[in-house]
This record gives sequence, structure tokens and C-alpha cells, in this order.
Amino acid sequence: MNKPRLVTPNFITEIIDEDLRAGRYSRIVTRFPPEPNGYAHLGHAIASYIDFGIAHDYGGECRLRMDDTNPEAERAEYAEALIADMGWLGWDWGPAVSYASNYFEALYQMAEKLIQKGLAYVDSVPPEEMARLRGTVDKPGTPSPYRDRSVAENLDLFRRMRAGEFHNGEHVLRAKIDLSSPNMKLRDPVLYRIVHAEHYRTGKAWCIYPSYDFAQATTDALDGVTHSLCSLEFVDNRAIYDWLMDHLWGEPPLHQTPRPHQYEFGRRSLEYTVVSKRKLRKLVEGGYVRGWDDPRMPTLAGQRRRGVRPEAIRRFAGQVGISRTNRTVDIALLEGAIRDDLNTTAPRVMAVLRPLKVVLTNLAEPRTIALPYWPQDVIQESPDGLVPLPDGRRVQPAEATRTVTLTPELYIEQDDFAITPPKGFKRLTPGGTVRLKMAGVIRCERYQTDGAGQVTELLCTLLPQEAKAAGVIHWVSALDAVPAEFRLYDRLFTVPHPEAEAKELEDEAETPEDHDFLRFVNPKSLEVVQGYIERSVLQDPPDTRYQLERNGYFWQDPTDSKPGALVFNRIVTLKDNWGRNAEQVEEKRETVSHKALGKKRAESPASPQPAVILTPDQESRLQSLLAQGIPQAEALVLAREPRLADFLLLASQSAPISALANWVVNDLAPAIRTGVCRVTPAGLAGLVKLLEAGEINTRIAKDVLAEAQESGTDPAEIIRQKGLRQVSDKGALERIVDRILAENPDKVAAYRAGKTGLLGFFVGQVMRETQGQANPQLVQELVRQKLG
RNA sequence: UGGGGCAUCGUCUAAUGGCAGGACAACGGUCUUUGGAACCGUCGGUCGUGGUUCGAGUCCACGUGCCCCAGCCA
Repeated sequence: MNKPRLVTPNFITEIIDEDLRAGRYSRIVTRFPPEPNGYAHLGHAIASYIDFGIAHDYGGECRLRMDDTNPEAERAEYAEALIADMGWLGWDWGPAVSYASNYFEALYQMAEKLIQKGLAYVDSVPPEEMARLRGTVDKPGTPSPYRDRSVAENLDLFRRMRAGEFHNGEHVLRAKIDLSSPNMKLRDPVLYRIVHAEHYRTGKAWCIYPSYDFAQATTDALDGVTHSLCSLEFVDNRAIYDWLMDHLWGEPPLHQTPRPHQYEFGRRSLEYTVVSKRKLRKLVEGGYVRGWDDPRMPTLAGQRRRGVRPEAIRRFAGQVGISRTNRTVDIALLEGAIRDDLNTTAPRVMAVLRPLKVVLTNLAEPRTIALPYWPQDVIQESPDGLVPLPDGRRVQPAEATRTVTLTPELYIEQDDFAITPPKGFKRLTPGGTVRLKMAGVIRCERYQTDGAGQVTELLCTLLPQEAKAAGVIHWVSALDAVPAEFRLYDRLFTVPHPEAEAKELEDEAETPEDHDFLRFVNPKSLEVVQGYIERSVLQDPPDTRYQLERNGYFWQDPTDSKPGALVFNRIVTLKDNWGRNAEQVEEKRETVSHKALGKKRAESPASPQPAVILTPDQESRLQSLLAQGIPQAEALVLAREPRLADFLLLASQSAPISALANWVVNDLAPAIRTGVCRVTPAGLAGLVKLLEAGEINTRIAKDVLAEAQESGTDPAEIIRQKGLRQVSDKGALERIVDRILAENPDKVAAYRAGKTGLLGFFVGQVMRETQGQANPQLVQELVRQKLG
């Protein structure tokens, strides 16, 4: 771990840390298993960042594995594109890409082994019948008539399946697990099905193919994977994964690999976009975009063509983070990551996107000017003091320049001139002045308009050196600059959550699924303008990314830009606090976030006090518990759970029932319910008696109870062994409190200034000092007193 | 509807019973030959109701909302 860590610590790295500490694994292997049935998108980028990033952080390995178990959906073209995209992102998967299809023979052998163990059977009911027999979420399934076939018959049929004796759908191999499981995934999942189709890698060698569940677990194990990370929708599938490993791991061919375990994380989607393959296909096929690599697409091919660098994608993925919740990420995070990446890597040049002609009436001769590629701040922040040229060479800042020509005829942006300027306008106005970047201040003397009132030309004079102006604008020479097309990309959708919004519409109107999201496609997601760019760019490598000053980051479209007909893609805008910003703020205000919608709905049905409904039986138990002095909240729980009440009753033989109740309900209930409680009723009673007598405090009681549950030792015995007792000696506590206060003068001041939340901090410090044995009430009282 | 998962500033993410913190966004300021960048500051959050506790985002109970599962897809 000498390199900086890519993935911030999270619930998965905690598991890994613990696994390493306990010696369960000596090294970490993860895997990224895309199915080659489509192009990689930003969702893949984030998932791969987690898989490859964690492996990197632990000095382990991450396998790139094509999950190619469905020949009808998969194509070599997709596999190649996926591999190229992962390479572009910069991931290292070692010497070879792994393929599930490479393991087909081993998988087949393991399937036979399951049959031999009586754990898998060939089922021969038609698909619809199998679905019916599986039951529903609230009705258990019923066994197929073929479920109890003999091992010999199963083996024979399975071998004949492989030999191609049957048609698609005639038979499947199923795991024999549990048809009545509440987890639908465990109702005898399919392990192998017959598919007479040519596979893009194995050709016609196979006509049976393993299912996702079977292939995933087994190929993980064969690949030596230790931590198999996937997204949250596979939580239920983990039961199959573990079942398969229970029965296959440890024997050949899985006798020399670590046992893999699956962990799930939440998916990430992005505002103003969609990533489902079906929906992306509709965008392409419906002509909403120009192809899979359209720069508006969230595909990596699209982002790459747009000009986004892999560094930016990785920076973005790293900032997004991991958790166990599905989340939709703010698009500003992506845009910010792209800008951060380009700010220090993209040299500055000038281009005018929407030209307005300017004539400098007092400039007799063209002037040649050397312009720096970089602004001062980038130069100053450069770690080595050098700065890159467009061709990549790093040079002294003074050498990082190009020349432009100031000629009597120029172009500036139409937006940079206004006849009637809005308030705060810092650019050119009739009679006003503005600085042309690095070329001097001009004043607008006159302007000409066409019949429609559009400004067509400005007549300006160049002012002397010492002239001042409030604003600076960019410009190009009308004679020297080269024409270019600029493609200005904006968000693909007009709303941040197109899928969610479409779903609401579909629910209401009952329109076909996956359709309505198209109505949110942003009609202005692509704007094409014709302008001019300074000539210097013709000498640069065609893949140079520039900041076109005040216009954003651009590069030449890698497929459409030609030497005589330049085409530039806008990669991302500059942040802008002016102009169109005013409308955007309004828009944003009106857009209620999806989550806020949900919250609003939750609150609106004027939540009535939840009435707990009890059976007559429970009601009478409740009354009797209340009569014994047990508080309402505990009594309610106990009334409904006889198991807890019984425990309490036993304990109450040797300690007051009213003092015991909250311990049973709040601390021991989960263990008692699941039958794993190692604290006996008498043990609890003994503990509560010590507590009641003031010998110990609740903190000690809680800790001891947890330890007793862990070790099975009697709580009172633990207290004796450790010599635990509550410290209520005022003098002793006072000394500790004084010391703590003296050690934290800043905190004391903050407390006195009103930050009373710090009381917990001080009490906590004292409790820590005394290993939890101080009397917390007393400590709190003392702290309060001293801090006045 | 049975099972499972999840809920912390606008967004993403920390806090492992003891100071609700960071990043992005927004807003304000400084600086600036980019209305960029940088720097400084401000705003803003524990889904709800009860309970346990000296102390609860964290533990308990009951609610509410969202997501996943009934493919021979993955």
C-alpha cells in the first residue's frame, strides 16, 4: 500500500481488514465480471473502480472476467469494446482476461458432481409449468414430478443434454434446495439450460450453458477470488452462492483456491441520464443521439469521444464513494471532476463561437503577439515549475506561448456586446471600453445593424496602453483565424430523474413501460455553431484538449474533424455565475428532487398515532404486566412475545420484575427470539441486583452483558473476576474531572460559549479514564458544576 | 401480498453509545488581463413516534417511504 489509496474506507474494506487480521486470506482477489452484451457506461466505470480500486489498495489482484454464459445475447464485438474501455480507464488485470466460457468443462464437471451428491436434478416440465410450480411470493412452490429422479437417470439425462439430444427448453438442470423457501431464489434455481446457439468464443462446442448463479460462484472460485463484490439486487442470490460453495468448495477442482464470499454494494446512477441497456438502445435506435459513442451518451465510448479523460472518470468514481444504498449522484460531481482534471492539463487558446465583426479603425498594421498558454495561477501551482505544451513537452513557462495576430478586422462573441447592457455587464457597450485579452483596450465608437435590427459590425478604436477597462474578452483575427464547427453538448434529459418521472407517468397513464422517459429528452442537448479558432491549433496534435477561454473545454471530434473542416466538441462548460445562470436558478427551484417527492408523500397522510392491535390474549397479558409495574413500552412488547415474557418471569424469581423488563426487551430480545441467548434468566437477575444496589452502573452492566452473551459466563462472575464496581467517590472523580478540563481548555471555552453538546465529550473522557466505572450521573453533575 | 435490502445537509459520504464532520453544489467575499482557477467565509442534515441510557444518528419497539426477488436474463 505504498501508492495512495483509491477507495475511501468503507464497509467492505472493514470486512477485508478483519479477514486479513484473522488470517482468513493472505491476499485479496476481486473481480469485475461484465456481460459482453452491450457497451460499458459510467455505472460500469464506478463498479470497476470499486473492484479494481480495492484490489489495488490491498496490493491484490482484480480479474477482468467476461461473464459470457448466454450465447444469444453476447458478441465478440462487445467483449472487445469492454476490454478496450477497461484498458482506457487504466485498470490492470494481469496477463489475461478471464472468460466464464474458458471454464465450461470444469463447470460441467461440477454440475455432474452435484447430481452425484443428489443435490441437482434434471427437470422436464415446460417453462410455464415451472413458473407455476415455483409458487408466488406468498405461496410456496410445489415439487415438479421429476424432482425425485434417481442419480443415474439424472446423470444420463444431463449427459444427453450435453450431447445435444434435446431441443431448447426440453430439460433443465436444477439445484435441489427448497421449494417452499420464502427466498424465491432458493426455490430450486436453474443451473443449466439447453441453448442451441453459437457462442462467440466456444462456437458449437456446447448446447447447454450454465446460469448466472452457477457460473458466478464457480468461476469466482476458479479465478481465486476472495471477495466477490456485486450490486445490491443480488443480495437474495447470495444464498445460492453460499449453498454452491458449501457443496463444491474444498474438493477438486476447488480444493486449492480460497473460498470466495459475496458482498453487495449500492448501485449509482447519475442525474440527467439513464444507463439501462434497453433505454440506451432506444436512444440510439430512435435517433435521439447519433450512436453509441455520441458524446451525450453515458457510455464510456461516448464520454471518450466527448473528450473526457479517464483520469476524470476515476476522480469522479472515487468521489462518489460506496455504501449499501442505491443512490443517484449529482451531475455537478462529474462535471466538477472533468473541470478539475482539465484545468491543469488543457492549454488555453481563443476561439469565437458566435462571431461579431469588429473593425479597429485606427490600427494601420497587423501586430504579432506572443500569448502564454497558461494563466499565472496554473504556472504557480505547477509542482516542477514547468508547464506542458499542446504536444505534451514540459517547458519553462516563458516558452509556453504561441503567436496570434491582431489585425484591423476581428471577431468577438456576439454576447460580448450589448446595446442595452443588463446591470453588472462588464463587456462592450456603445461608447464603452473593454480589454481584448492581451491586446489592449478598445472603445466602441459606432455599430451597424441590418434590417432586422441585428448588430452586424462594430467600429472601434484601439486606446493607448494606459487605458482602463472593467472587463476582458477574447477575440480572434478575422484574417488569421480558421473557421471551425463547434458542437455544444448539454444534458441529455431535461429532468434529473427521467426514469423515476417516467415511471410515475406510466403508473398513472398505463402507457407502455420504458417509453415515457423519451419525452424528457432535452431537445437542446446538442447545439451546433460555426465560428473561428486561432490558427495556432493547426500545429498541435489533433487530440489536444484546450480550454477555449471563457467558452469551456474542447477538443477535436476524433471522427468528424478533418484538416480542412475542423469540428470541436465541447467537453464541459466553464462554471458560470453570469448570463444564463439566472434562468437556471429558477429552474432548479422548481425541480423538486425525487427524494423530496417521496418525503412529501410520506408526511401528507396526516399520520395518525399508530394504534397497536392486540389479540384478547395479548391484551390480558398486557394488563397483568402493567399491573406488576412494568412500563408501557416494555409491557407492549412482552405481551406480544411470550418467549420474552417467559424469560422475564423466570428472572423475576430473584430480582424485581420492573427493573428487569427493560433489560429483557432492549438488550436481550434479539438473542432470546432467535434462541441464541447465552445469558440465563438467573444470570440477568444477578446482574440487575448488583445494579439496583448501586454496586455497578448501567455502563458496566451493558458491557458485561455483551461479554456474557459472547462467552457464556455468568455476568456476576465476570464482575467478580474483573473486579468491576462503580466509582462514586466524589473526591476521586473530582480530581479526574479537573484534569480533563485542564487538558482541554479550548473545549472548556467552547462549552462556556454555548456549545453544550460538549458535556457528552467531557463525561465520555472521564468514563474512558475509569474504564467505564465512574458513576456517570455524578460525573455529569461535577462537570456541570465546574463549567458553571 | 411472503422474503430481503435501505433511510444522515440540495447531492455523495463520515461519525462503531460521548463534539453530527468532509466533499460537491449554492450563497457571500478576496484575488484575477478567463464572470475560469485559487483562497477565505456563510448557509444547510440524522424519515416519524415512543422507549432504554447520565448521554442515542448509533440500541429496542411501532410506524412511514424507497429499492430488489415469482426468466431456462445477468
